[in-house]
This record gives sequence, C-alpha cells and structure tokens, in this order.
Amino acid sequence: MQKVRGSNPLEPTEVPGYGIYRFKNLLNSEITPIFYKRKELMENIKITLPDGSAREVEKGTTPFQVAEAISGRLAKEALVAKVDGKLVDLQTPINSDAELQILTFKDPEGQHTYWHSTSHLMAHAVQEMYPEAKFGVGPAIESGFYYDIDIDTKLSEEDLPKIEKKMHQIAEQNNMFKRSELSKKEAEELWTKKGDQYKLELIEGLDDEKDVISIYGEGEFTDLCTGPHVPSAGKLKYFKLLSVSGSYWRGDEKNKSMQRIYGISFPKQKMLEEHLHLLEEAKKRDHRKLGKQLDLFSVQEEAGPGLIYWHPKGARVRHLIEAFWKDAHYDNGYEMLYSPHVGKKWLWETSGHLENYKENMYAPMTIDDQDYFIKPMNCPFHILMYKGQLRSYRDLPLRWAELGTVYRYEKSGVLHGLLRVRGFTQDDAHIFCTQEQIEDEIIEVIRFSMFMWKSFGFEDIKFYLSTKPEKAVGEDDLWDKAIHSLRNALEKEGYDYELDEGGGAFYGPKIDLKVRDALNREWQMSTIQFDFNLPERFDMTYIGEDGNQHRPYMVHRALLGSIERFFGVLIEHHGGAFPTWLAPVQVAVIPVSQVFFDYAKSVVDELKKSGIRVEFDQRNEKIGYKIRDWETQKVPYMLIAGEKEMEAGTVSVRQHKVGDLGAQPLQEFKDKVLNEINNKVINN
RNA sequence: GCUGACGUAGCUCAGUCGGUAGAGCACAUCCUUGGUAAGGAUGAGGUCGUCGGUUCAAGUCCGAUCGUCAGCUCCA
Repeated sequence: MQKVRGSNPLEPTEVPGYGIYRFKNLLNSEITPIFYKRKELMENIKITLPDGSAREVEKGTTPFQVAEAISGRLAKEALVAKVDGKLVDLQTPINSDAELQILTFKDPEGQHTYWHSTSHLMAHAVQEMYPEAKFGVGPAIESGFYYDIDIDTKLSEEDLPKIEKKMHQIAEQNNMFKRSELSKKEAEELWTKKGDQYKLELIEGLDDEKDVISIYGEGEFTDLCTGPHVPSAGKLKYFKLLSVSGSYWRGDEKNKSMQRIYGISFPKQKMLEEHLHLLEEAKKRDHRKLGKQLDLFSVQEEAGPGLIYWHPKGARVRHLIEAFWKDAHYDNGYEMLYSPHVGKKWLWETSGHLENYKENMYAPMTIDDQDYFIKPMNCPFHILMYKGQLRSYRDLPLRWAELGTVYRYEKSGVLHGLLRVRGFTQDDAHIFCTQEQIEDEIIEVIRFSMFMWKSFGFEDIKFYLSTKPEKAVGEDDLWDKAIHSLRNALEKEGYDYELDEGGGAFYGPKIDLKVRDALNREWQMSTIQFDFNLPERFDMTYIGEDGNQHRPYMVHRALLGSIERFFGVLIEHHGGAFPTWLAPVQVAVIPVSQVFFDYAKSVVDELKKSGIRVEFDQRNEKIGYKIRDWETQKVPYMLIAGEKEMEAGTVSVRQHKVGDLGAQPLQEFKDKVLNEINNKVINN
C-alpha cells in the first residue's frame, strides 16, 4: 500500500523499503531509468513517451513522478495522464509496460479534467451551503462545466459569487481527490444513506459485471464518478460561475426540474480574464444587438413572436444575397420555381404532414368549406409540379429551386433572434434523379454549398452525416445506397465529418452543415436529405430506358438553410461590418463644410452612376461627429471632400476600422471599390 | 412547452422604505461652417408591456397574461 507523505499530494510517493533516487545521468541512455531502487528489490517496467522515447521506471511509479523527472514545469502543470490511451489520475501507479502521456491544460482531455474537477468543487461548495442538496450530473462541456442540483432554494445570479467564495475556501484546503472503488451494493448503501435518489438511479443503471463503481472524495465531499481528476483541489484556482438555469433530470421534461449552474475555470488568472473578455466581445457581435444598432431587422412584439421584419438596410443585404443565389443557381443547372403559400388539407394528408408534423403547423383556415394550411415546407408543391406530366429518364436530373417562405410553429421558448423563427424563407431545392445519378448530384450539392459559404466569407464549417434511425420508412437497400453516396461524396471532396448514427430523419439519411454563432452555439445551416417517403406517398415515377415505370430518388437540399438564419450568422461572422459588396451603404461622402457641398455632390453623383451605394451626409455637424457616426454604422468607406480635394479633384479616403488612407483621385478610388464589389472581396 | 430572470422615452439605462417619472444618446429648432470617433443652447418626447388585485396612495407589493433573455426539451 502506498503512503502519501506530507501535505502536498504532488510529492513523490514513498514506498516503504524502497529508496527512491533520482538517476543523475538521465539524458544519455536510450532507455532512461527515472527512478531506481536497491538492486535486489528492483522490478522495472518500460514506459514510452509521446515523442517515441522509452524510459525504464520502477514498477508502481506514478505518472506524476514521471512528469517530475522529465521536467519540474511539466510536473507543475500536469493535470491528468493517459496510460495506454486510457485517462487516469496522476497518482495511479503504473504496473506494467505502457505508453504514457502527461496531459496539461493545453490538451483537451486535460482541460476537461480540470473543468470536471471544478464542477466537483462547486458541488462541494453547494453541499456545504445547502446541506439538503441532491446532485444529478456534473460534466465538463465544450467550454467549462455544469452541475445539476436539486434544492428547494431558488438560486439566482446573486448567489453565484457566494458559491464562488465558498469554492475558494474549500480549494484553499487543498484536499486530494481520492479515488476508491466500491461494489454496487456498497455504493447503493452509501447513497441511500445520503438519500440521493439521482445517484442511486445512476448506480442502478450500471452493469454490475462490467462496470467498476468508483467514487471520488475531496475533503468532506464524495461523489459517484468515473474520474479522473486533478490531484488536488488546490490546483483549481481561477474560476467563474456564469449562469444558473433550469434543466431536467436525464433531460426528460417529464422528470423533476433541477437547477443547473454553469461555470468555467482556468489554471491561470490571465486565461480566465481573456476568456471572460472574449465572452464580452462575443456579446457585442450578437446579431440581435447588431440588428438593432444597424437598423437591419426587428421582431414586432405586438404582431407575433418569431416573425421577422426586414428594415431597408437588412432588406438591401437580403436582396443582394438572393440575387447572387439565383444567378448561381441558374449557372449550376437549376431552374427556379414559385409555389403558393397555402394548400388544401388533401395535400398535407397525402404528404403525411398532418399525420406526423401537425403540431408544428399553423392552424388551418376554412375557405369555401375546405381546410387550407399554411405551408411548413415546399416539397409537396414541387412534387405536384413534377407529377404534372409524364417524366422520362431523359429529363433527369431535375433540379428545382425556390426561395420558399414557410411557417412552422416553434415552441415559444426556442425562438432566438433570426436563428430560430416561426416564419422563414428556405433556399430550398429538390433534386429528382435516378440511382446512377445520385452520387454525382450529391457531390455537386456539396461543392455548390461550399462555394456559397466561401463567397460569403465562411471557412469554418462542420459536416455531419446522419444514418438510419430505428423508426424509418424505405427499404434497407435504398438506405444503404443513399448513405454510401453521401459518405463517398464527402470523402471524395476531402471533408471530415462526424457520424451521427441513427440521427437521420425517418424518411432518409442526410448531411448537415453546421456553423457556430458568436456565442459559440452551433446552428444547422445547409442540409442535404434523401427522401424515401414523399416519392412513395405521391407515387412519383419516371419512365426508364427499359420502358418501365421507376421511382425517382428525391433529395431536399438547402445551401444556406434559411435566409433568416443565414443573415443572422452572416451579421455575427462579420461583426456587422459587411464586405463591401454586401454593405447596405458602401460609401459615405462627407463635405468638410457647406462651402464644398457642390463638389461633394459631384463625387456622390459620379459614384452613383457606377451603381455604388453612396450616402451624401449634408447634416449640419462637424466632420468628427459624422465620421464617428458612419464608423459606428460600419460603412466600409468614407470620403472627405474639402478645399484640398476640390482643388486637386481628389477625395480623402477613410476605411472602416483602418482609418485615414489619404487623398487619391476619385477615379482611382472608384476603380478600387468597383473591383472589391465585382470580385466580392472579403476584407475582414 | 418547462425552470429562472427581466420588461420604465426611438435606443442604453437609473428610479432608495409604496407618496404620482429621470439621465445620456437619438430627434426638432436656433447658434456655430468645421479637416478624420461626440461644438453649444433651447425644446418636444412616457397611461412605467397588458389586465386584475391589495392600499388613502402602485413604476415599486401580489396574481394572471403577453413578450424578451439564459438554459432545458424539441427541431421533417
């Protein structure tokens, strides 16, 4: 049994009867012993480090000791280790040859361990402050951690600093995170005593054969946990509790609601400050805030939530997006459609929407004793057009696109600015094709989508491939071929993707493209979905080469997702400073005083003639004031026109965020801007 | 929809113990005619989200409702 010596758990462990000596000549031998003991007791094992070098160490040496032997700094920063790819505590003795990795906060696993340990510390603090507290789960998440807590007291933001204070007090005691392993029965007894039904439920769910039930104790606080953890609570120094909100036990809204506290922690104060600063900066980029500041769009409370009003400047950007989108579609072999906004009950019965999607549809309106529904999707209309005539294999593929406005009832709590709304315009298209054509079609859609995203300045996009769920329509063979084509297309195009096994819609597999917003939330944008349901329900056919009827493949795809959501992430991506080609106002002309109005007007007219969106600022204000104003409106260029410029026939150019560029001939400036516009230059 | 917080002028916000509404910006008028991020004066602008209750008295306390926000759940 090992003994921990002294109060600092990070000191090397001493094994009775074994002298531990640091080997002096560490660097010279290929296999470097780090510790060795008296010869007669020596039993060594070999550990391999990530750089490929191997070292011989005494059996039972801990990762921490290895770290210490390699470098004092590494030992200081070490949080957790990986032995043969498995995460373990730094104090876990290594007893056989192994590959060893020492992880610090720089490693994702190190970060996670750090955050998870902080969530234990937080739970400990909450337990001390509210002894009746029961705990759900408390994992590390992508950025920080949370813990679900069941207490009668309603926590508010004001309670968070108090909990933080308690956490600091506990951290100062620097208790070790101690691991113990229990039998299922022992664990059940322990939490029955604590009266924590959540943990009991978790224990209940464990497999008694396979799973080791491990618990971690830190000071007075013990928690069911697979670990690993940082060695001691004293390592956790700089943390901030960010918010408290509701959650459900096991994520099921039928279960009791709990309170969830979110937080984040870092080993260095500077890192914490930087992170908090980033959060502040991100808030400034929030499209809801910028939408108001730049007068782009609004939601009218009185007229209904989740419905977007596009103001002139936002509408101008939308027009440019849509015009570009339409041209690109014609260039890529698509035809454009327009379809109605409502359809009779028959249509939605046939499509199956009334059966499967009714709770998301706006209620029907009765016209001439017939129920009409507002469309939640465009597909049935496109299908009717397909069925309007007999189709031959020679007609395929058909690529039909529409900027189709749909309305869906979304639960009130999920509405979010432009990103989750009730009425939106999909940049929708349906591709009808033969089996032989599907892979090429998918490849084309992926290329087209990425072309669109790149045109608007996006590079960081993640792909998700979703396969067949349990409840699904369509034969396995169809699914397999479709999934195969999706996978192949992604691989041929060289895109990494995450597999969401069973995450497809019931009617077909899909590829989703997701983009992050300023607040680091991921939103599904583009989607490429097979549909085995609608062609069947509407009995779509084409006549094949063999003269027989065949069922076409149907693919739904939206490149940008919806215009609303796309506009939302576009605003955030550029922080409201749109590239020149998309800016609602491209140039503001500012005369130094009224004396130069005529000259400034000639500049304005000249630019307008070239189709540049220019504003003439004739307000009775000083130029400092006007510059500040246009700068906050994030207009790409300002032109100052005064005496010098009038005499020389030039303009003084000021670029957004960059500043004064000096005087240049008007023609030169005009060419530069036109070039930026025509080539859709992304300047940030 | 659920849990919690919030809702005051066009915007951002203050408003103490319940005593009848305040700032800055924006806007209007006037003065000022200016050189790269806010010139000055004056003025107008609010049934304090809505409905109801308690009270002599409600922006303030209570309830309901609508909406927003943070999450949860959902997302064909």
